[in-house]
Amino acid sequence: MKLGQATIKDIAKALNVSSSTVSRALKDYPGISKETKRKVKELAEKLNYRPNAVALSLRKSKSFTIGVIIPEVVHFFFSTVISGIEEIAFANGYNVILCQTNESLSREMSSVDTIISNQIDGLLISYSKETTDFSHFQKLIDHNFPIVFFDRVPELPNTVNVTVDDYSGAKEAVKHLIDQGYQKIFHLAGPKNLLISTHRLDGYKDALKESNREFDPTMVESCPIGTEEESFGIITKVFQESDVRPDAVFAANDIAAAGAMRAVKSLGLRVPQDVGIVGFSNWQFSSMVDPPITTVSQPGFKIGERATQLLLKMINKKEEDPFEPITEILETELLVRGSSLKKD
Amino acid sequence: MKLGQATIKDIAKALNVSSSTVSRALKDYPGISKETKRKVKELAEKLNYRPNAVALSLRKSKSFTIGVIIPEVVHFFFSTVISGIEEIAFANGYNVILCQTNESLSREMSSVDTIISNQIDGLLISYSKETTDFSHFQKLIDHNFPIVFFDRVPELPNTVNVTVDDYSGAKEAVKHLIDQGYQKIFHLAGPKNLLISTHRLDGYKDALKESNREFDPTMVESCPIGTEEESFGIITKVFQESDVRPDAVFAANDIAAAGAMRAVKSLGLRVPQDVGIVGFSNWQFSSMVDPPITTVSQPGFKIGERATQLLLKMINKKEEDPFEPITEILETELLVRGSSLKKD
DNA sequence: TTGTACGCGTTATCAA
DNA sequence: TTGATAACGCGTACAA
Repeated sequence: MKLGQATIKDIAKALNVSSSTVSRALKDYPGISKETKRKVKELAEKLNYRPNAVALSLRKSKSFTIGVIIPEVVHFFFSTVISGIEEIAFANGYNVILCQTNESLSREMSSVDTIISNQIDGLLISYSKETTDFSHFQKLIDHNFPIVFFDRVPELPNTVNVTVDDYSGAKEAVKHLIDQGYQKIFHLAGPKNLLISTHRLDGYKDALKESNREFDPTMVESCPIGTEEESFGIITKVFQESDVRPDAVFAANDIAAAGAMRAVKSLGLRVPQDVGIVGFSNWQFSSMVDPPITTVSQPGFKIGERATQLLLKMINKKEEDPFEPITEILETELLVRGSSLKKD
Repeated sequence: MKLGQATIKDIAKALNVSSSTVSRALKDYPGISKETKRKVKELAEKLNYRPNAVALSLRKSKSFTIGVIIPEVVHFFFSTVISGIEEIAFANGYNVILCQTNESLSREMSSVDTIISNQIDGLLISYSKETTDFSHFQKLIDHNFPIVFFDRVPELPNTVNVTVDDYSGAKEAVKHLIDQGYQKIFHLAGPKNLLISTHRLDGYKDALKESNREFDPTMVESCPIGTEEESFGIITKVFQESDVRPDAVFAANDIAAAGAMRAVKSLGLRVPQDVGIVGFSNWQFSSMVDPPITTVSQPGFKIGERATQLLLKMINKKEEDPFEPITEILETELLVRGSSLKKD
């Protein structure tokens, strides 16, 4: 059942030296005879010796492990972020412990708890849709525990955050719809407690304003659940009941955009001639549907990389170094595709 | 920088008792006075005491952590498996350390190494496309270290595996194409060293045989890379150059199917009227493209769950219990969609 | 009912 | 150049 892994003691015993000598020999400490060093290394090699990381953690109070807490793994954007995290962690000799919360606050709290008692060196987190109270993070922050928020970032002082410029991305997307000649643009918004939803909504509003259009509150509806069916339902209803039917939809994510497209098509309208559609996130499917969906791509991999780099920097900084809260905002990119090209 | 986590010692000192008393009080050992127990628990609560998992690991040689090594995180099927793994692990109080190999053998080997020195209790693995030599796993197997292979499973004795019935899934898919009246079915196969590729190919062959059709070796081509572009290229070439143009494509995965569909369309052929297409895996996008792609769905979540259940069983079995190698094969399901419906 | 001592594997410190 | 010892945090056999 157990791996008969050799320890320093085994080597010491076999060579009739003390374990401290073995330890030093293995780490090329000065003041060890060539001969001893050779013998130790030889035997270590032969026994396939690997230092016990758990003992090291205990000794050094450092585990070379970081925790990642994420709402969902089965999500194109988040899995991309994880990939970026894993790359940087691996390159720096760190392990990654992964927890998914399934958007549940209680699970998020319990994950923080267990992960912390596992002595991780730092934490990367994108909090759940349910999270409105941040005291379980505040404790950590107060203790100067290294923690980086990504994508969904809180409005807390003294935090390190990595996110994308949701505001500009949304604004650019809506301006593009306006440029294409769409008149009445409906916005399928995200959950209200997420800052990213607010930012995208703000971008939508300001794009309208800068084109001298009225903001019409009936042209915005929130999608708290986030399924394709939800947005299908909303859009179907809106398009049937509105006095003035919208001729474009800007959705806060691609799933919602896909639902909107299906709804519009099922009402016998054509995309993009009758209705223009733009999504957010560049999910994999969005380029493969017909017509392909114009979307605002977020650099998920880069977010993961950058967040991890910042976290490692926090972990490895000297105790006395000043702590610098920062919010890094990465650029989005509007990928114009068929679903919004009214003009040719 | 560090979390000022309270330890048993802190509590002991504050209460003027020995740490063993505290330890026992916290764990409701018999033979502790009610009064002491109360005081200890009270203070532990107040100090937000959490046992140090690292110290526990060292003490017990058990970490309540399992390792997961996977080719890629950004992959619908694998991320679904991870999700299933995470659920079962979480429910049983286990942590998950995640490593992705990016389909690289050397990275796979180094991941096994670091993860093992982290004293994980068991390992879940789907090996890389490059892996043809299994000695880095054989070592573990020989030591009776708990390890479960999933999806991509090796032909090794004494292993525990969870996979899907690729053979039957493929056979059913090809039979469906035959039923729909397609005559010449091309097979885009997966990498040759993966058993799943072989099984799917066998299913393809046997479906033909059972319908009394000749197997034509020129009607099979392998996609070692696995990108949409690769299959686009292959199918374009095949459809232009074949003496008798195929009228259906069975692809070993949905990405390849999508590439095939794009290729076929760009040649001016219609799907499904002129060419039928079936994929494998039920990636998220496959239901959202036009026409939606018929595909063989694999129960990714279930695979993750089942593999983890088996692993935990291995981990927690008594030393003397017999070890039972097993290969669990989960059923696939053919999801018939527009891309293969010639008949109405 | 409670305390002492030891060990899990490693390394830092001090002594030889 | 090497060895003995203590410590990281915890659990437990043994002693009191």
